[in-house]
Amino acid sequence: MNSRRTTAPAAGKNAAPAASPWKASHERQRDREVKRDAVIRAAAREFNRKGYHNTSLDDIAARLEVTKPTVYYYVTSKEQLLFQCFVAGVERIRAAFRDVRGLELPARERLNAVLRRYGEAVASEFGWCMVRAEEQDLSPAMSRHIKALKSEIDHGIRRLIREGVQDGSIQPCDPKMTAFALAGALNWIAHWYREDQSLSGAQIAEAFVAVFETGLSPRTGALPLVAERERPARRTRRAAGAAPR
Amino acid sequence: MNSRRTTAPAAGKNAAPAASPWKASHERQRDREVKRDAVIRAAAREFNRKGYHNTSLDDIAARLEVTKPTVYYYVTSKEQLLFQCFVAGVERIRAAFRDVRGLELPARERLNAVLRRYGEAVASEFGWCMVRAEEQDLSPAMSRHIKALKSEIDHGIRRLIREGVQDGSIQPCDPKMTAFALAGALNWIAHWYREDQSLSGAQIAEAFVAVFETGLSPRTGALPLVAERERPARRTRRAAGAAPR
DNA sequence: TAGGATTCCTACTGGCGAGTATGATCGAGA
DNA sequence: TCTCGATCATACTCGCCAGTAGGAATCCTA
Repeated sequence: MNSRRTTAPAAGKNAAPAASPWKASHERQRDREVKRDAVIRAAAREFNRKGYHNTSLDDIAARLEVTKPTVYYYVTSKEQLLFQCFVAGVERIRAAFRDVRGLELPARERLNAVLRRYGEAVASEFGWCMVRAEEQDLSPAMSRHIKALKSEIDHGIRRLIREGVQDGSIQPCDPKMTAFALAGALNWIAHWYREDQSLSGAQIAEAFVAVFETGLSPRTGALPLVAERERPARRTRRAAGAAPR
Repeated sequence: MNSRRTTAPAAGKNAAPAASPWKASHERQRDREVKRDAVIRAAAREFNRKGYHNTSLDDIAARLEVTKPTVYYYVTSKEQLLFQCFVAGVERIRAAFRDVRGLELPARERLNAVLRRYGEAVASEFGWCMVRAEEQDLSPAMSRHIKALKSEIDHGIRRLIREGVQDGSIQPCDPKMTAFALAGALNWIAHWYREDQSLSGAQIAEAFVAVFETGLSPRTGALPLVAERERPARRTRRAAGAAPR
């Protein structure tokens, strides 16, 4: 079946001779990281499909067409695998915070930008692992680490809300509860997105931000652009782009 | 340790002779149901603490100070236990829908009443099981059943949103996405409520409904009553008709 | 007090799956 | 050609846990 990797040997990438005896070592290193990433992504997909506890490392290995010890060659344990998936997802959100930091915009717009990226991250292949990495399934050390990362994000959202209330771009509200509501709605995307991929992650995030912004009770002020008085104009139920996997 | 139940023998409970031979049988029946409920509640608490997969039936039995076969005397399997916990939680939400049905109120108020009850249910001891009962962990039959119940609730929310848009009490919006956002925010309560019980379930639900109603962007219209710059001011108005369980 | 039903326990089975011991294979350098 | 490190497979161990077999105690009815 799998007769070793049939990598095209020495693809033309090194124009320079690169006489360094470490070169091969370097390429090996890179190769290893590529494979390690593949392991983590495969794990994320399997966890996403069947859940952490219902996925065995044999499953993940089979998905990669290797055997279990091979997987253990790249990671030390199953829980580390879950942890890495979590980190991969959460890192995108942290990046979103970094990107808006220092931007000269009202806090609400910065918050919206973060929420959009947040929603996209949750709808990504790592979303499930990100929102479902349970402290109960992990060692105390990793559990603490995950909690810290989650808390960082939570407080980042709260801070943006507070700033928005101060600069007047956000309705006065309780930052803590509001942050919980926003994050909860976005996190939950991971639960239904697998079954209903009629929208892209970005589209969902956009729709959610619109809901958050407007609220349920009718706006009395003039809202010329959002105000389709009709029903939502059955916009392309079952929109395109849903890669049917 | 536990030398059988030391029931005071023949406590004076039957003043009337109650000659019916079925009486004892009835009491047995009731007794059994009480115990079965206790098993389900104990399971819910354990699942809540440690997760479904990290909880063994020995754990649940120990919590009840009995042994595993005793638990199996009241339920047929672990997954049935999870299923029952799910049903117990979701039943409260269905009751909320029944209670507001036919009420002469704007749809937004009916929706708010449902959302409040929804939030309380998620913050209850069954909340965790309700939102985390994974199809992946259950047999196809139970999985279908759970999906149907979830779908019923989802469509109930969508319907109220549509009605609200029609009667003008709710801002025009996409019912599907809005319902996802609302349900997601409320479902997520189960994830953080265990660690932060500084508010009651009702208070949380109230705060969330306030967030949903108002939205993030500042209201331009005159809103003299909500504009308290401080926190959302615990108004426990407890919508009408809500039979408090 | 027998006899049946109910309730619960002790002591097991069987399987699944995380993790490992051991060694085969391959590429590269000496 | 020999060695050495990197990579990966075969074939295990070992513990946990869902579920069960069989029986004992207790209560109800007759």
